[in-house]
Amino acid sequence: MNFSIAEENYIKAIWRLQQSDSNVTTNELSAELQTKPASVTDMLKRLKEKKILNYEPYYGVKLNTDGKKIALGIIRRHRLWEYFLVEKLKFEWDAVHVIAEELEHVSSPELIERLDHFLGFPKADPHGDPIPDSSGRMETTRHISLHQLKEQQPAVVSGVNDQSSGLPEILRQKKISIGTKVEIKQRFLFDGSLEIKIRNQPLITLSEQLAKNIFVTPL
Amino acid sequence: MNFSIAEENYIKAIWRLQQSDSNVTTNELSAELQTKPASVTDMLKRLKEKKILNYEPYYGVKLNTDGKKIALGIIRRHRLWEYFLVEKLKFEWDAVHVIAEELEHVSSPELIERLDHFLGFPKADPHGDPIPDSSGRMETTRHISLHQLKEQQPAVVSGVNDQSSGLPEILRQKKISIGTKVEIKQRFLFDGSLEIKIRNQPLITLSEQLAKNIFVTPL
DNA sequence: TTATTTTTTTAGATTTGTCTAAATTATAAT
DNA sequence: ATTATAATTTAGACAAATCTAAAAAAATAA
Ligand SMILES: [Mn+2]
Ligand SMILES: [Mn+2]
Ligand SMILES: [Mn+2]
Ligand SMILES: [Mn+2]
Repeated sequence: MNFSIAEENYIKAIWRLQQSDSNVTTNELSAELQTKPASVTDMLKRLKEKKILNYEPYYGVKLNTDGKKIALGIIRRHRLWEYFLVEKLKFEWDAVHVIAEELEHVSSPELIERLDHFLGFPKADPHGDPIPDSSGRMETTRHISLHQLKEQQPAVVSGVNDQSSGLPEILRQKKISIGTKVEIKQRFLFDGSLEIKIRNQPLITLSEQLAKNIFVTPL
Repeated sequence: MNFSIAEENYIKAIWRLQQSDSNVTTNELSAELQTKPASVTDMLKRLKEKKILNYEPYYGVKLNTDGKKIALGIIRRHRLWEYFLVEKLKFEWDAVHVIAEELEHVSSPELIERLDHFLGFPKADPHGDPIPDSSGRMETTRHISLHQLKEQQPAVVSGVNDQSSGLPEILRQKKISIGTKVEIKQRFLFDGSLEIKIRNQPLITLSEQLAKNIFVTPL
C-alpha cells in the first residue's frame, strides 16, 4: 500500500507517542502534529480504513503489526538521511531534523538500501537514536535523561534531543558528546542544576534545561 | 513565494517545452504531465495569479523572468540529485530520473548548496545536461540528436536521453559514452539505421531508435 | 449521583488538485 | 464564407487534508 506525506507523518507521530504510552489519544496527536483534534479524528478514520491501526472512537488509537512496520520504515529513512546530512554534508546535528522530515517521504526502497550501503550501515543517527534495519528490526535503547540519573551513578552519554537548536554549540563548549562518560556529583534543588564529573576534566555545571536534553545509559 | 510539488512539476514542464517552442500550449502540457487539459487550464490560472507566467486563454503560456528563475532552481536540484545518485550511490543513469523527480521538491536551500559542495560543483548531470548555478545561470548546450547529425561530420557525444531505461546497457556494449568521438559513415533510408565510426574501433550499427536517444555536439 | 469540565466527534466549509462532460473558441477544410 | 474539426475552457463533481463551531461522550468534581 502507498501512503501520502500527511499519512506518513501521522503514522510516525502515533509510533512515537505509543512508545511512552501504549494508547495514544486524539489530543496528544493533535499537539504533536500541530493540528486541530477534529483533523486528527478524520485522519484516524482514514487510516483505520487502511487497516494499519486499531482506533476506537473516544478511546484512542494504537498501531497494529502492519502499522508498526510502516512506521519503522519511515523512521529508518529519517535517521539514515540525518546521518548523511551530518556525516557527508557536514551539517550541525541541530539542523538536520527539519530537512529529514522532508527527505523521509521520498519513497524509493532501492534509494534507501543504497544510501545505507554508501553510509556504511550506520547503527545510530547523529542524535544517538538507533536506525532500524531494512526489515524493521531495531535495537531498543534503554536510555534516560541525564536529569533523571541518580547521583554517583556512572553513565555514558547515548543521545541528545534532536529538536533543540543551539545544543551542539553548548555541548562542544562543555566537551560533552555521544560516548562521553559522565557522573553526577551534586544536584542543587534550588534550580535543578547539576555538578558533573567527566574523565580528566574539572567539575562542570549543567542547567536543568540542558540536562533534560541529554540522554544517558547507566553503566 | 512557496510552491507545491504539483506547481513545481508544472513550472518545470513549461520550462522544458518552452525551450523548443517558446509558446507552450495546454495540450502539450497535458501530454507532458499526463493530466487532462482541463486540469492544466486550472493550474495555469493559479500560476498566473502567482505572477510567474504570462497566460492568455486559448493562446498558450510562457514563463516570465521570475518563473524561469524558479524553474532553474528546480532543475538545479533535480540534476544535482541525479549526479549524487550515479556518482555516490552507484545507480545506473537510467534509474535516477524517477527518484530525482521526488528529491527535487525537498526545499532546503542550504541542503542544495552543501550537496553541490559535497559533489565538487559538478557542471553536468549524468545525462550530459548542464547544472544551473545557485543564481540560475547555466551554459546553453547546443546539441542535436545523433539521428540528425550529417554524414561525415565528426561530433562528440554530449548527452543521452534521461528517461529511457535500458540505454546504459546497450551503450556499454557499443562502447559509447559521454565524451566519445563519433562520425556517421553511412545512413540507410530503409530503416533509418546508421553505420558509425568510433576511434580505434570497427564500424558499428545503430538503430534509428537508438540514435534518437543519443545527443552530440558537432566538432 | 448529579453537575461540571474536558475530550472527542460530527457537521459543514475551504483549498488544492484532479476528473468528466458540455460549451466555447480557434483553426482547417471545403 | 461556411462548415467541420481540433483545441481549450467552463461547469460541476470529487478526494484529501485541513479548519471552526456545535454536539456528544467521557472523565472529574461536587
Ligand atoms: Mn515528515
Ligand atoms: Mn534523529
Ligand atoms: Mn517532480
Ligand atoms: Mn538528467
